[in-house]
Amino acid sequence: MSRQTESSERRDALVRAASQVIHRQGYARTTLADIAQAADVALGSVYYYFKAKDEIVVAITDRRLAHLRQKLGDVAAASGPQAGLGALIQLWTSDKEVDALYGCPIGSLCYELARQRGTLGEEAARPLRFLLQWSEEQFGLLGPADQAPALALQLVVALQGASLVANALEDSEVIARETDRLQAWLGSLVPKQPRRARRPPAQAQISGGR
Amino acid sequence: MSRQTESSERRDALVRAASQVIHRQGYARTTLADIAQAADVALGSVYYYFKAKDEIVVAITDRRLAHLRQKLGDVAAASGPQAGLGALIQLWTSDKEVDALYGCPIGSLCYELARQRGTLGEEAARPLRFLLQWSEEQFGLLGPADQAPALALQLVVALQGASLVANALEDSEVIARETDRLQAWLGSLVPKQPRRARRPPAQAQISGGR
DNA sequence: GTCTATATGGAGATAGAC
DNA sequence: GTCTATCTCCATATAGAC
Repeated sequence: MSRQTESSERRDALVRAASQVIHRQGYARTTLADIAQAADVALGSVYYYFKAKDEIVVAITDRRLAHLRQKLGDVAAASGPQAGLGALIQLWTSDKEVDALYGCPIGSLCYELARQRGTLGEEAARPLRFLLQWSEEQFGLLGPADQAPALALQLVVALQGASLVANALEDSEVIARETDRLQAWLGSLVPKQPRRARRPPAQAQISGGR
Repeated sequence: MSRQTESSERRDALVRAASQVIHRQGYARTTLADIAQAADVALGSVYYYFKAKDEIVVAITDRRLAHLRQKLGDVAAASGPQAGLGALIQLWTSDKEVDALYGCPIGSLCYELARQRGTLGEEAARPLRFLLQWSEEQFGLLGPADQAPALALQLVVALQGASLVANALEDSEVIARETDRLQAWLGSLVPKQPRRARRPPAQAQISGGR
């Protein structure tokens, strides 16, 4: 369970709306009125669920973290680390059009809030930290443990960089090319205990929506 | 020459100040009063040089473009494409501490302004487009022309991703590790006409300050 | 050209009825 | 719990003296 202390239909609607609107417009340019309107709620009602604007960020990161944990955890548990990492890359492939328009929802929020004073930056970075840590675990299961941190970093850096460049160039092909390359790279890594069959495990198809 | 139509001491001071303050705080959170103060100029005077806030972004990107063209052009002209690309990577190594604190000045501005309506996003993306285009030219001089776009994309994506992740984690080691890897990768690329000497050309040392 | 003073609008946050 | 109305502050931009 997350740090979310209260839960309700209305609150969930607000968090969903906030997540989407902030992804599209950025945190600074998004007003509470924007969020309230997107969630079909009066402006004043927002303050019943959130003490202040920055508290909504916590709810958004909680939500995103939970989604990532679930989706990636499911694939990895069912099909192993290589398939899990492939599913992570596939997330970017699936979302390439949206990310080319608005950037990676996780990375763009990190970049915008990191320079803010206070703890908002730390908060926004939590999903990114999770991706790094989780990837490191998977690479550790896949090959030599001492190489896992470097491989995980390489992967997450490439995914984040691809989203940023694709967004700047308004070209989803940037993400397509990078994720193709990363899948090939992942497939080329030697598993811990090589089996006879050389073909990599079937790629789990998981839909987007981080 | 850039698109800069007017030039003066005062104007330059304002652009320098704006470039630094916006890098540290982000565009949205930076007020014209912040910029005026950093440049030791009265708030009202800013409007003598710039019609509106977003016009300052054009001046900043002009400035950054000119710097990149000059620095990278010099190295490439003197020592060739491989040294030039090495110098590009070295830029990130040199600025790793600042970038870990505030992100890449180019990439973070792209990410913040891409989602703005209007042409500000396009404007902010110009330095990034230049880096991609210039890298592609260098890779084209270095090896098979058909591989140049992919290699250039890989390089710029990694540099941008490294800055974003380093900033989110507040850890300049992320950039150090990625630039080390990229230098090794660059050195491993086979030159167009292989010489006897296997050692890569000496890395040109160029200081930071994009 | 440079300044101070100020108009204007917008956004976060609150008050209080229902 | 949800709403409307409003307070308050602050940032962009302008006016106009020097």
